[in-house]
Amino acid sequence: MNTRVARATISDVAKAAKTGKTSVSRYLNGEQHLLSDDLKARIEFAIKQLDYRPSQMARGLKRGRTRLIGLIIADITNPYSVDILSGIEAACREKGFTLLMCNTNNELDQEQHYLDLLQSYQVEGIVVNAVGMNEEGLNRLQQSALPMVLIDRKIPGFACDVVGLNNAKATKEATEHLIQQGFEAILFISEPTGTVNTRRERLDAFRQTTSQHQGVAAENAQAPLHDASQIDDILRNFHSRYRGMRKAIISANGSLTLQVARSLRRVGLNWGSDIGLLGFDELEWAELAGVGISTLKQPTWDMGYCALNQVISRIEGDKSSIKESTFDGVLIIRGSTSC
Amino acid sequence: MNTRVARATISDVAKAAKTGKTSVSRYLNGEQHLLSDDLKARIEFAIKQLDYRPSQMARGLKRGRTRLIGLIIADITNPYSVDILSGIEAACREKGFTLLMCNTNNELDQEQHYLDLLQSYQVEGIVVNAVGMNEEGLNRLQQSALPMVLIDRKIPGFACDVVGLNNAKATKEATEHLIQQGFEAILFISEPTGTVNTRRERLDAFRQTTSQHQGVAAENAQAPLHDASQIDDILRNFHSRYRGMRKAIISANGSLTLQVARSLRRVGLNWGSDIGLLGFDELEWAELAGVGISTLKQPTWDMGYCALNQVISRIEGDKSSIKESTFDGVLIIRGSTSC
DNA sequence: CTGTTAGCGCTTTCAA
DNA sequence: TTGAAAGCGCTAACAG
Repeated sequence: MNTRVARATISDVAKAAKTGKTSVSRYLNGEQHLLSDDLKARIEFAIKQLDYRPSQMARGLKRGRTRLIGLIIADITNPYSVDILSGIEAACREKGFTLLMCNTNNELDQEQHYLDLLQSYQVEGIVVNAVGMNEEGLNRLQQSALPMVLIDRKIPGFACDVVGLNNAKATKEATEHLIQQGFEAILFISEPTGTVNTRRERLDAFRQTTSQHQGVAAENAQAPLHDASQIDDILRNFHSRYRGMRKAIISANGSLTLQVARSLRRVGLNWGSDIGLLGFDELEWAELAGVGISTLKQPTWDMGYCALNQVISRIEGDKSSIKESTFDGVLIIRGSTSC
Repeated sequence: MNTRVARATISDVAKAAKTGKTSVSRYLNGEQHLLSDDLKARIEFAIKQLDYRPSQMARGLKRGRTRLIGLIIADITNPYSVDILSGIEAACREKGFTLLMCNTNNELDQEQHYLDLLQSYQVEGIVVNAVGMNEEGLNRLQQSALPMVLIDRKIPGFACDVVGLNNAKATKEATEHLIQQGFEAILFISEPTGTVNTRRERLDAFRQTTSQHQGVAAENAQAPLHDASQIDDILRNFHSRYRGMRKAIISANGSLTLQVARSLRRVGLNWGSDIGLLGFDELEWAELAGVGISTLKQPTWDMGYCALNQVISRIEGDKSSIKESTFDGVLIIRGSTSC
């Protein structure tokens, strides 16, 4: 038994099996039909004996195929992202790829940094679930011609596969549910839309849907996620302005819904009785919060799974034109909108 | 301008800068003081010009230093793990390491698979936040002598750095809080303890603490996380058995607290009024669930951060004896235990 | 200060 | 069927 700490290399195996590296390599790469049974057995034994595992580094260097996929994620703390991640992860496992995970913490320069990093590790493809992307980053990326798919976000002028929610349809469904429940004033609240297409699309659909219904007052407000007092103001204001009417809030994403719920608590409004509340993204605690919070659940896992399979199909040479995969959301009605 | 898709290599840069690879390598590795200003400038220009980024694969192969750290995580869906991850991530970024993230989905064979994988990518260290580990895995790991730290879990007979909560102290604090609040019957509920030392330690501390207080009935129960009906039974049973007394539940971890809260809803008990409830691990929604749920918050971020720094210090040659870092929890009192 | 050379562990012609 | 040898992109002696 070998007591060295260093790992066995292919040469060690070859030596132990009394053969050349080539045969070992063949053995490893499924070209076993080319090997005699005897040789095969020797190699197998040597590998087991030495506890040999080929170096992916060397392999990657040689073949250019690292079997690595880069994932850029805006905020690992966000349950939405985590669900996506979970689907990506499953697909990776299935397909024999490994994830290089990068959390940008919502910072643009981190995003850039990680993009570089991923390239330097020669990832074969990239999945991005991030905030935005500056021009320099885009150029580099486009020029690198690395297979890439964007989740939940399109970037204007950047042709690239995308997977996301059918925002128009989902928003319409959510809004109509509220109208049907008899809410007369609806506030759509989101983080500052900026160039984030998801927020824009949802807002637009909200406006369009409400505009088709007489007598429904539609409002919208934007606030940074962590500006509690601004959110308080918005909600208080909305509530007092429509005194005497049935009011509801739509929150554009899960993290925001949490903040909105906290804010409602602070300003002393109860969802369900004082005001309606519906949030995009399912929350594990939605049913436990008071009378429950209605949500629009995205099939996050499937989206992640789909995204990864999409990159892989590109990696494997799929040259078809840009693909946009959209998924339908599911409205989950709870006490906050069924009063 | 070069239109090839292939990335520039160090040779390309050397050629463009009219020099040898060595100088470029020196430039890249901070030995710039050895280079003349002129040469430095030429190299710098060439690098920019070619948008050159060194291949970590080749580097890793050559130096054996991949700057990669493997992370094995039991369940990426668990908010506790995610917080830890977040701290780990921050430390990585600071120290210039990259994470290879592996989610085992609580499956033991996945754990093994990933352990192999990480080695084959020549990670320089491993952080494990996982369920358990079978013997084969342990042996391989021990023999590979790869720096490793375990989070929130000790493995009997496996000498390795550990970071975790001061379970005894935290449990004592939580239990005494309940006693002080006048609860007369306390149920400690956890997932089946098995060999998981964390669960054991908490349960032991619970028993010890309650045994020191006259007139407090201490119970404990174990249920798999996803066996809803069993949890229902346990709670119903506990509640009816101590009819007329003030009762409280301690849940041994955050995921379980969620299930317990759901169960209480189902069986029609309200935390705060009908029964006390306190859970290990802070929950973002704790304050929103009815009167709020008291929690014992772990400094998860710091724990992750600490763990990573510990591996790095080992990577950098720290040969000191096994280190065990324990952190104190913080009791956050909300309505569920202050009735 | 600078460049040449020999590998790191692997795959892949190319010959036997 | 098998193996020797070249070389992926990089670093690290070793010479100038």
